[in-house]
Amino acid sequence: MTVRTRFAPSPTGYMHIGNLRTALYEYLIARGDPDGKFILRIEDTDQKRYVEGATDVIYATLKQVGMLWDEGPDIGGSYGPYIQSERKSLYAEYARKLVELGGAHYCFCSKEEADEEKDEEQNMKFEDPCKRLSLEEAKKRVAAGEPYVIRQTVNKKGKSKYHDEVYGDIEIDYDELDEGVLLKSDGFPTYNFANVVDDHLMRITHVVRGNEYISSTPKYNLIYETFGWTPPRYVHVPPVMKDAQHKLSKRNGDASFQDLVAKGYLPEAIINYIALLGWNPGTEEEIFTLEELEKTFSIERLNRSPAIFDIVKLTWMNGQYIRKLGEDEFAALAKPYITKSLTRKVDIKTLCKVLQPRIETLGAIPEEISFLEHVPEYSTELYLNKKMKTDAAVAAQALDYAVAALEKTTDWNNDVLFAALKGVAEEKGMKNGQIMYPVRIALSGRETTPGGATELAVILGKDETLARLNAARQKLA
RNA sequence: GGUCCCAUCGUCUAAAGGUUAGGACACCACCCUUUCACGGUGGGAAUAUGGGUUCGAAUCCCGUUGGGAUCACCA
Repeated sequence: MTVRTRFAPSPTGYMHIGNLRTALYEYLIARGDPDGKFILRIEDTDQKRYVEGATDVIYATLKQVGMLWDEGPDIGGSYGPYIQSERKSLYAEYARKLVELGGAHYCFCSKEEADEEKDEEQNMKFEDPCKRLSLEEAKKRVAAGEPYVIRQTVNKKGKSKYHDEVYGDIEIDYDELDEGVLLKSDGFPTYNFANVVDDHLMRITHVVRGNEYISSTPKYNLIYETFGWTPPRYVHVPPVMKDAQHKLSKRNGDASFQDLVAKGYLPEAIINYIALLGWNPGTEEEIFTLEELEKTFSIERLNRSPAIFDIVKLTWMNGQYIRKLGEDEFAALAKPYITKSLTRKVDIKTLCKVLQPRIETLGAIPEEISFLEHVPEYSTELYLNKKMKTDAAVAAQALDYAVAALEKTTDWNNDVLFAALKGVAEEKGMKNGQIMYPVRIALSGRETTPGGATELAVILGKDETLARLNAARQKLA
């Protein structure tokens, strides 16, 4: 049987990290089968939560990370429509069928009545009086136009058992199952019903979802059973956490996929990182492209315990991806961040060369290069450095020598400049650092900089370099 | 509260009865070096707890503790 998985988000806003990871696992399971299909289905049965444009975010995100789907609302497929609101009549039809089969019943209680009944005692389940209505009676009231919902009927006793691919065998007492609403009074199905009908109709073989569904899965199995359908394989995955107590969530203001991208994280790095949040390859490798994940992924190596999202490790991994980028690729990605904070014309190529090995996110670039625009206010104490054996006096000397040497230099590139300054040090009997260090401070006003003295000089160009050197010399006078 | 799930360094994890409990991030030190990084080398750091079973337990069983989930006309 060919593997068919589905990613079924509800269009309620942004793409969350946990969601994206679920999508990734669904995608990888499908790609593990040469004929496997990854299906995108939009679960918009709750009109109250519908957010305009949210489906576009879903499409854009999946495309951005390279998780292309084989069937979906935009590209169609043999099992459409792939948007639940367009399948509305289908659910009503199946719900009525389920009633006939005894797996559900009409209920005329208002939401308030049901709530009241339940809250009387903490531990009391909702005992639906409508369950005792005869089908004829119920149909009569429906025909009379009385508002109703269709509720699941759970008559079975004993234990419900099923196998989960991650958690193993799960046993839950039928008494624990609540008789939830399957079809709402507005005619839309709830998730509890729509997911079963759609997964069956769309021939889904593997369902990946959060482990909060573990205890409601028996309800779905009951529906499959009543219809005489075969349930899919269940792959419940543990949540992605913000800390030991809280899930990562939009409500907490936790970063979404697009937030991370906006901060300069690369989609490839994000995917790589979240794949490892709850799954491991069994080897000590941890850098994987999507294609490599497609080859390596296996359900068996999925984890059962929650994983805390660690932005620090993601940041490291992002740095690894940035370093792997080709020169031009990096320049293309970095350029917007450079020009955003810089009006001065600089040598972009050299700048990128010093930037690429030391930044971990593209978003760090503006701060990293802010001194290129203006030398910040700084204390002459900066010239004091024990290891370099420099202080303000040495620096004053060094800057004089450096200006003299650099003024004569016409071929403005790193090798030439480095040789020139090194030559000065030798000639004057000074250590390299005694020249380089003061020059670097004079050019940047900062203790640490991307690139050394001569690299900064190349980036700034001859005029600006000499101007800054002279200004610093003034400051030291 | 009932039910279900989970529990190895601070974090992500490996070890599917026999390992000096391994790796990665982070941290520290050293090396490299025109600063800082990158890179390299090394270091400290964990089996929640109490009982079993077994020649032998991180691993199997039971209890305890801690955490999470669920009990919506949300998904």
